[in-house]
Amino acid sequence: MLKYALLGFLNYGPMSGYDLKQLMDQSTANFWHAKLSQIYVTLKALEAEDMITSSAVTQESRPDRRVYSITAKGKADLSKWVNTPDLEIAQSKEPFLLKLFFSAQISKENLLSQLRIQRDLHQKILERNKTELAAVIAQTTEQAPHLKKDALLWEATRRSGEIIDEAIIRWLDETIEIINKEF
Amino acid sequence: MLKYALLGFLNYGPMSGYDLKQLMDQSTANFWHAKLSQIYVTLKALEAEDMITSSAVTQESRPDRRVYSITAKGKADLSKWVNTPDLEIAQSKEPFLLKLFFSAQISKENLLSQLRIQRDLHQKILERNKTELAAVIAQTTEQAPHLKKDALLWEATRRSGEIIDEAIIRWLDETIEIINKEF
DNA sequence: TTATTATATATAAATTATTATATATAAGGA
DNA sequence: TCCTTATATATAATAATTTATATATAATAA
Repeated sequence: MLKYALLGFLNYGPMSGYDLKQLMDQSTANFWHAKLSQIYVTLKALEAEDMITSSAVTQESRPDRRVYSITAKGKADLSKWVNTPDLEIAQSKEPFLLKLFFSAQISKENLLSQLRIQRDLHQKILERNKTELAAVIAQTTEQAPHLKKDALLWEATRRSGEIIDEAIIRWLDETIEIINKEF
Repeated sequence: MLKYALLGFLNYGPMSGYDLKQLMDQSTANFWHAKLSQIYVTLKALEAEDMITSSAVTQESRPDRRVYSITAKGKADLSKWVNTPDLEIAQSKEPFLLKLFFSAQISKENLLSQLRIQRDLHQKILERNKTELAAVIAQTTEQAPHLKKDALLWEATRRSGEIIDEAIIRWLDETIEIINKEF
């Protein structure tokens, strides 16, 4: 699925592997992410499949860049992917819930401490979502009015993160209360 | 992290690779899962590390089973893991949100259709959570009163799924409305 | 001044995960 | 009766991901 993420971003305009990583980290990190090494490998594979092309760009005081552009074939593949509904929810992994599941043996104090740590971490994610991410979307909307529809969907994904993190925090508050009473 | 999932389950009692897969599918699938092939490979590695032991059990009318048991070393490792807080939220991947992010180019009809499909899928997951999973936890609690604390935590993880799926459905409803109005 | 981070590329090795394949008996459904 | 699923084990091949490593210049912070 990383190929579609890269095609999706390259559909906005040409950019380097390094650019793609930065952009991914600023926009989709909460629901899609990749390491640089994987990005470079996937870009190579996409080029081999003629989904993208690339050219080296000399830079004066920085290392040279390789800038990638999507091809018509790439656009077609991307279009096919976004038009095709997913008919199953992909299973995800939540390390904290797994740990919680097996935590009957730890002390009440430690358990409460870990729940509070999780709450703080989610609170921070929620703050960043509401400030930094919202600002990025607003700023991009301002600078690129032709991406109004895109911005609507970007905002929808940001909002998803907001609603889910708020739900997680509510759940953590509820769980802390139950553990305090009954554990 | 699969090793800890397996150690966690084996801490409840001896079981086979096949048993572990069944139990994982019935209890933690919403936040932790693994394929049989990975389970067998990881059991082998755990045995090599003396975290578990195993013995073959002949069966009359079924293939023989290999039953695994946790060792004292395995219990110590598990204990260390559950007692150690996670200080970062692991990044997850949500294929649907990635697709939504890049869906400005599809038709309003298709987009609404995909949002409704997602809603239906989450509704089904929520129903199963509230019925089948809740029943499994209730039944296990009945049969094993000594696992009362465990059941409290299992119920907390189930509740987490409930709260998050309800939040996702709310978000989908909100997003369908916004797309209807503004897309 | 030195260490760290940013800007850049990229591969290799290791780890985790999935799919495919293999073997084998029993039970259930069409 | 035959096909599929359940019950069982397990490995091989492939794919995805992470960590490590390498090279190199510029900017920033201590």
